[in-house]
Amino acid sequence: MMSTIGDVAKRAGVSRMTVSRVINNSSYISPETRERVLQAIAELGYIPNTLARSLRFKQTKTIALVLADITNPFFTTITRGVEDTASEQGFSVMFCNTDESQSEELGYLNVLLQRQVDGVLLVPASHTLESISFVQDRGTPVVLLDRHIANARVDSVRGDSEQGAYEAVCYLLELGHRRIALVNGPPTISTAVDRAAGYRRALLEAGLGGSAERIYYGEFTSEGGYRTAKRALAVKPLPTALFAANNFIALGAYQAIRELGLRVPEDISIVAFDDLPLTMEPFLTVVAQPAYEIGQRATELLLARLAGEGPTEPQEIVLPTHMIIRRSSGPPPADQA
Amino acid sequence: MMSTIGDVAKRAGVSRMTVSRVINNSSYISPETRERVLQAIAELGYIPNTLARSLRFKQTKTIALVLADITNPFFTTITRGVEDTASEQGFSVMFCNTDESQSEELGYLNVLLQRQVDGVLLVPASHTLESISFVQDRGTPVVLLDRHIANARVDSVRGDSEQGAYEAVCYLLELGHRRIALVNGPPTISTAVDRAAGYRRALLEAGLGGSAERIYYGEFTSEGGYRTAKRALAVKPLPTALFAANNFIALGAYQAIRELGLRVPEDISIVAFDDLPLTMEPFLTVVAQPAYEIGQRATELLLARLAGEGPTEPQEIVLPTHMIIRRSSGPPPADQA
DNA sequence: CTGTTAGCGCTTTCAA
DNA sequence: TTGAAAGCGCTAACAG
Repeated sequence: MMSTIGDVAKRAGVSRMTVSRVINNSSYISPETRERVLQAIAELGYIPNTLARSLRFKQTKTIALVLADITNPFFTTITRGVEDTASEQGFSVMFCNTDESQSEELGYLNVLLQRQVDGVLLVPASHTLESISFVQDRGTPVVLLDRHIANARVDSVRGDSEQGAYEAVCYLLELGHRRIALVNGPPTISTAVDRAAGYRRALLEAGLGGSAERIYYGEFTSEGGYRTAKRALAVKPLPTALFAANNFIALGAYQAIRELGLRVPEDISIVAFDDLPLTMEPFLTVVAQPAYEIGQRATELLLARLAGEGPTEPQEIVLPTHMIIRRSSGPPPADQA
Repeated sequence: MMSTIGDVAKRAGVSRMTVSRVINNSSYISPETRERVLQAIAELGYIPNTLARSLRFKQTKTIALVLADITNPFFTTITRGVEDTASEQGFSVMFCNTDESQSEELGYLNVLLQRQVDGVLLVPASHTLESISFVQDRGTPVVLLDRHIANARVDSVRGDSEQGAYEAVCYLLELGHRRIALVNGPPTISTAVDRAAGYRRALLEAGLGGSAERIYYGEFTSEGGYRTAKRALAVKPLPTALFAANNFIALGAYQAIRELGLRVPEDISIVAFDDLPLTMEPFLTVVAQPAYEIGQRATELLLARLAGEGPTEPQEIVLPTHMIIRRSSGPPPADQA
């Protein structure tokens, strides 16, 4: 089926090297010879085996994208940014879903290194150094996406969670809210930590001390958001606004609110991190991150590393977020303000 | 950095073959020798290079997923089904976005074959045989997803577009609609053709002749849906219902409707193919396809082919759809029934 | 301008 | 139980 360079050489009556040179334009070849080789290639439908090439060059022109769940539109969009950028430069992308499991993550990284990927884009499932070291120790460059890890000497690209959260909470404060609950992800993930920090800063600046803090940690999933919001909504007096630490949490939190018979935004406002695109009547007020650009920039950085370019020091790229105010937020109920 | 089997052999004081045998458990090795080898592997952090292995076995344990746009939640979910199924069986997945361009598609397939992927999952951008033949002629199995191609000897897995469309239109007819416009994708894609066929069958069964047909072809995108819906809405008397041939078209169509100052569903109903998940208040009535399962079944079929299992004849798997009735549809305006 | 040799990392013979 | 030789498909380096 798949013919080799030897088949082409035989058919064209030349050596394999000559065929190689024609394919790669790596040296002058007489027009007639080249013609015969091209002819043979066409007749056989020959396609070079880049595996063999990779074995020599120790370069597979393949990168890996390891993330939590490609089903989350935030990651989907990142993924698209990654693939577009990579393919522009002749790189292919392999992807894996860890579902936030560190052991899944390590398993995948192991397979990916066996496959000799040139570099890894990683949305780390935990704040430990283990996964990163595993890859870096074997000489493969890593760029972290969305999340960063303290003390790791590693490139990273993410949205500004702290500032984004700060702005969202300031917005709610300006609307008159004073009881704002943060329905958060797990404290082991930097985005959750950073968003909590931004939330805290906004409260403090507004003169609301630590006693006003209502932070609930949970999972970055819809089910997690539902459960965590339930906890937040079990405290009296009720919060007048929920700040959901990501889009999936917002989905679950909304459900929890509706089950209590409360209306959004009349009884309670919701603001979330990450957009929820693709809806007919956009409803959720969000802190949108430049997801596509995060994927793009991270890939550019990784490919630059592979090319030996860029500064030696690890880069930390933090992109600005922007708020989109929609109908899920408004002033608190009159009797609560 | 990356140590080789030779490094391990040297460190353990054995031959490379012995190391190979330890790694693959392919023959008896004395306990002491095995122990020393394992020790050396651990000390070096050795990871086998599967590229070299692939070169011999002509098996990369990698499959490719070539689709239109991973950003569409329908494809995202398929993608997730593919990856879960593939990784369960030790396969990795490469993915590529064609944006419905046949030339992009061919370019990607070429790269993928060069990379020696074992099989290809393809959402074909066109109804021609070119792409499929290109891959099959080189001995690489292909499974079509979502779309099928006439006269192609190839496996395929998809949702039942004809029946799904039939049911959606029957539902609208039962509500009392008589002027139903199909805002379709391009006539070169089987899903658009099949959905038109189901639409037609429902109208005919209801005793509405060909004169009742309002089929508008366009693109499977939001912008395309917008433009095509504009055309559908330029015809008087106005349709009382739009049947959008996919979720993105529905998004654009909805915008077109709102721009005319019409309300959904009071003035005009919308029903669409493919769900639009991840919304707080689901609104759109849809014909939902089992996207995850399409990815799963297609991958299972492909991997079975790779294992030399299954019937010789090409399989055509058609999965049932199911309607989800929500708020975007209702009876036609009283004066129009 | 073209061919020969050697080797990338691994494993399948065949020997010892 | 272990090792040596050969080769998967390709190309750099060195002839000629």
